[in-house]
Amino acid sequence: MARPERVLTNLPKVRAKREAAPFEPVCAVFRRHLHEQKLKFTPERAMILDSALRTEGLFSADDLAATLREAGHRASRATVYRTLTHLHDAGILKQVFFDNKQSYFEVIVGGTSNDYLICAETGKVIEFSSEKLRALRDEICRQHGFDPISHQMVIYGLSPGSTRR
Amino acid sequence: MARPERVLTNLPKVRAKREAAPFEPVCAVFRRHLHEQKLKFTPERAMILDSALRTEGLFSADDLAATLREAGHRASRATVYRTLTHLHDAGILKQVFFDNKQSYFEVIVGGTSNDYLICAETGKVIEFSSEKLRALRDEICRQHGFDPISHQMVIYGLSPGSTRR
DNA sequence: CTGATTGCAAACACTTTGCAGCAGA
DNA sequence: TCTGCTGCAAAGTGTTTGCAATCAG
Repeated sequence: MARPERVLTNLPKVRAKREAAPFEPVCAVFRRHLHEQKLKFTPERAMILDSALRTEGLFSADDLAATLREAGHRASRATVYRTLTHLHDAGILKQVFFDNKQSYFEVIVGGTSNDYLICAETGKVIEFSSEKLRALRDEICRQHGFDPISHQMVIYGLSPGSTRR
Repeated sequence: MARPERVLTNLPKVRAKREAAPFEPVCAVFRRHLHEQKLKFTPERAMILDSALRTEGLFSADDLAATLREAGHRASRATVYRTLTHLHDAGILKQVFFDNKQSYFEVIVGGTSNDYLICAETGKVIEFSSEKLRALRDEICRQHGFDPISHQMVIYGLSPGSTRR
């Protein structure tokens, strides 16, 4: 049996390609959410949203903080964490749990997000999006009287190139 | 959008019913694994395996340590963690990540394990097992040339009884 | 015998939180 | 002006690790 949590240390470095989400419309959603919650729209929050939208695939809070720092902006780790929570509440980000080290985030585009295949040997992550999976998810929810909000599916396995096969 | 990680604090207290797995055959599997890895079978490891097999549904490392303590046995947290890792390696346990607080474990019975529905409001966890989901997982793996080992599917949603619906 | 195991406590890493000064609306 | 926000540093928490004594094979 593989130990996924062991090889996932390099996870944040491996990202699938994705079209960058446009800033303006998403920002409008964010501002509306903030307004409804009596929260404020600040430069830091704008920067963090912008950085998240520019990121392809998964990223951790620290990844985002580092990216901002490299771009010459400043935003404390605390602010990053607080803002990511608000972006999640606003339905702009999905939070994913792969290991017990940290959590990852992903921008939700067009109401849908990805699922993942992780190579137990190399830690390589492949994103995939399956309409069938979403349909099955809804069917399962219906059977249990659940009203689905989101889901996370992670498949651990050996990739074509791994030597253990 | 719900914040699943916030309401999952009561997760380990909510468990689905499951038949207790028999100790002997699983223990044999464990001993074989240990032998292959030049590791030793100790009383602590036997106790931990026994406790895991008696647990219905999900449990955390701390749950298990507490159960052992209540039963008058002693096993340090370190030993529990180290043993759970070996049980995972042996394919006896599946590790599940729901939140960024801690990880959970579940005994794999007959080669299959459960997936979860979590109520975003109450944190209530419902286990389910879907043959269709396993078939779809295998199909997705085939498409990507992957050789599946295990997976974890967690659906967040609102349960029939929740007030937010 | 010899190398793996155990318990303890310290170390770790990610995340959260308290607080004083700052700043959107 | 009135709240909420920010950065900092401290606190929190689940998990891992170093080490000396102990034990399984």
